[in-house]
Amino acid sequence: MTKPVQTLKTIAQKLGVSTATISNAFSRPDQLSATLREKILAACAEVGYMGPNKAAQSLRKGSSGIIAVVLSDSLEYMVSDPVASQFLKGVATELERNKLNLLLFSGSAASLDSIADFVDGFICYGAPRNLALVEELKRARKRVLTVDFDLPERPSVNIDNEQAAYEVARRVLTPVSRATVLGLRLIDSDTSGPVGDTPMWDNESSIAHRRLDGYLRAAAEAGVSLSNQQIWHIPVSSQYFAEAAALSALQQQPRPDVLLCMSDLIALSAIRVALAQGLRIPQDVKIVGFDGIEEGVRYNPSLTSVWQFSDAKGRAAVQAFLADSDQKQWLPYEIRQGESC
Amino acid sequence: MTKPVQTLKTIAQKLGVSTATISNAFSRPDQLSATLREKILAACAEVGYMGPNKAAQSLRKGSSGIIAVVLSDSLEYMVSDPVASQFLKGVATELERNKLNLLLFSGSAASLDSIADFVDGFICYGAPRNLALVEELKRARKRVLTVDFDLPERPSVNIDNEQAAYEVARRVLTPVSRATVLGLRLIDSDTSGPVGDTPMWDNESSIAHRRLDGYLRAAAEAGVSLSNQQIWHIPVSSQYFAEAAALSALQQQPRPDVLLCMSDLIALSAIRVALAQGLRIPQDVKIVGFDGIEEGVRYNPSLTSVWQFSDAKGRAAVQAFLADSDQKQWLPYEIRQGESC
DNA sequence: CTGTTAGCGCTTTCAT
DNA sequence: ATGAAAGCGCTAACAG
Repeated sequence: MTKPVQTLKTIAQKLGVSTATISNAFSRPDQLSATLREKILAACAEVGYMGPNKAAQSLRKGSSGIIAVVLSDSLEYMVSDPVASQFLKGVATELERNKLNLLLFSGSAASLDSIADFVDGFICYGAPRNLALVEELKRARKRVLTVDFDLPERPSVNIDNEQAAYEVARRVLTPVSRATVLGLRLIDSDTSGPVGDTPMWDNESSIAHRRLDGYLRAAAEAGVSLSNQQIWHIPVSSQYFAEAAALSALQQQPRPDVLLCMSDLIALSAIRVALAQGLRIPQDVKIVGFDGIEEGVRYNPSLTSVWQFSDAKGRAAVQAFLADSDQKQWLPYEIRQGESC
Repeated sequence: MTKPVQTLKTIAQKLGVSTATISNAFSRPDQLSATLREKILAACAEVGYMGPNKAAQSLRKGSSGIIAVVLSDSLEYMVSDPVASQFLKGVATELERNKLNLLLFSGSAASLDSIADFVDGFICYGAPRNLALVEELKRARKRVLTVDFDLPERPSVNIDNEQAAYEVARRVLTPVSRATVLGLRLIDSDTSGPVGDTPMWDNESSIAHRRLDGYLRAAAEAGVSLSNQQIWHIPVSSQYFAEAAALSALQQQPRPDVLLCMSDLIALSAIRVALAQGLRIPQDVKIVGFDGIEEGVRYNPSLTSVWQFSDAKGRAAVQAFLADSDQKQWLPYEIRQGESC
C-alpha cells in the first residue's frame, strides 16, 4: 500500500533519461524541449513525485528558502507581546509574498548551531537575551539583519528611540512636573523598584537606555529634575511587575503627576493602577506610553504614545534583508495624542 | 581575513585521522577513546569548526530536529489571536525542552512542498484554511499530529467541543430563554448575519459545527427553540465582524437574552456592544464565551466560558507528537463561571 | 578503537 | 538538447 519513495534517479530510470534532465525539467525549463518537459512533468505527477527533495537541494545549492527570525526572548514570552506579534505579522506577510519560510528561534536558546545550516540568514528582533548568540551572530557566515539594535558591519532597521522618547516627554513635561519613569530592564535585578544607586546595565545597545536618554534630555530641557530615585526598573514586561511598579511609584510622596512609560503595556497597567487609586487621568496624573498598540487606542482613557508601526517595521526588515545593501535604516514614528495626557 | 570553511574532511586531514573519527567525536562518543575525542574537540574549537553541518546531517540521517507547526490560517492572522498564542507558547516551551526547533507554517500556503523535506513532522493546529494542505497531510510520509480536528489514521489532540458547548449552554438556558448563537465560519459567506437558509459548511470537521451541535442539544433539552434565524455567522475572528454581528443580533425583536458565543473574543465584543446599548449584564442579556483567555477574566463583567488550557494543549500536542502512539487524545476542559451570566 | 567505502538526493560543469 | 560524472558534507556498515 505504501508507495515507494521516488527520487530523481528512479524517475530518470523509469523514463529512460538522465537525472540531469529530470532536474532541469523542474528547475531550468530552458535546458530542454517543451515537449520533453511536459512529458516528464506529467509522468512525475502520475507517480506522485513532488519534485526534487528540498533538503538535498539545499545541501547542494547552499540555500533553503528558510529565514530564521531570532527573537530577543523565549518564544513563549514573545507570542503574548502585542508589539512583537505585530512585527512578526509584518515579517510573515512579507516572507510569504517572497515564498520564503519562517523559522522562529528563541533568543534564550543556547546556540544558533542547531539551525544555522538550515537557514539562509537571520533577522534578529531585539538583542537576544542570551548574549552568546550575539557573538555567534557577529561571526555568522550568513546574512544577518538586526532590528532594534545594531551589530558591527551588519544592516539594521531601527527607529530613533532617543529622539522619539525626547519628543513625547517634551510634550508633557512642564517646569513644575513631578515625573517618574517606568522603565524596562534598566538594571540587573529581578524585582521592580527605583534604579537608585544600582549601576545601569548594558548601556550602549539597549533600546530602554536610548529611551531613557530621551526622557532625560527632555527633562533637562524642561527644567525638571529626574534622579535615579524617580527612574523605576521593571525586570520583565508582564502585567504583574508593571502594576507593582506603577503602584509603588504612585505611592511616592509627593505623588508624581507624570508617568513616562517605556512601553504601552506598562502604560496601560499604570492607567489601571492610577484609576484604581481613585486618581483622575490626566488631571491628577498624565501617562505616556511607547510602541503603539491597538489596545491603547481602545482604552479608556486612550493612550498618548510613540507609534512605531511594528507591522510595517516587520515588512521593512524583510525587504532590507532581501536587498543586498548593508545600510542601517531608520524608520519613521509618530507621536499619537490620546486622552491620557 | 575571512576564515576558510571547515568541513569534517578538512579537519580530518589536518589531524591526520579519518572523517569517521571526527564524526564519531561529535555524535558517538563511545566509538573512540576519551583522550582522542578531547584532542579532536579541542582542535575543532581552535579552528572554529562548529560541528557537523546540520543540513548534510539531515540529508544523511533523514531527520533535522525541526518540527513544522501548521496553522489553520495565515501567520499574520494567528499571531494576534490570544488562544493561538497560548497554544504556540505551550508548543514552543515543550519543543525547546526537547531541543527541537519550530517552523511556523501558514495554513493558507499553497503547498507543504517547500518545507516538507526539511522537517521531521507536522503539528497542525486546526484544519488548514487551504484544504489542499489537508490532502497533502493525509498522504505525508512523515509524522502528523492534528489538534482541534482529525485526519484518518493520525494521532490527534482535542477537547470534546460538542459536550463542552452543551454543558455551558445547559447552565444558562431556561425554558423561557431567547437565545442567539454568535458562530464562527458556519457558512460560506464573507459577511456576518443569520445563517438562515444558507447550507452549512464543512459540517464534519469544523469545531464550530461541533460547538453548534452542543448548543442545539442543550437548547432542545431546555425546550428552547433555536432556528437558523437565531444562529449568526461571523466570517473571520475579528473585532469588527464580531461587533457588527453582536449589534444586529441584539437589535432583533424580541431582543435575545442569551448570547452563546463561539469564542471569548466574540463574547468580549458582544459584552462591549451590549454595554454600549445600555443593556445590563447579566440581567438583560447573558453572555457566554468559549476558549478561556486571560482578558475574559479581567473583563468587567468577567466572562463565563469553557476553559481549554491552550498552553497545556500545546505541550500535550508536542508530547503526543514525540510519543509513538497514534491515539486520538481527549483533553479536559472546565466551565468557568463569570459575571456575564 | 579506527579507517574505508558507499551512498543520502540533488545540481552543475563539461562533453557529446 | 541531452547525458556522464563529480561532488555538496555527512553517517553507517563493515573491515581491520
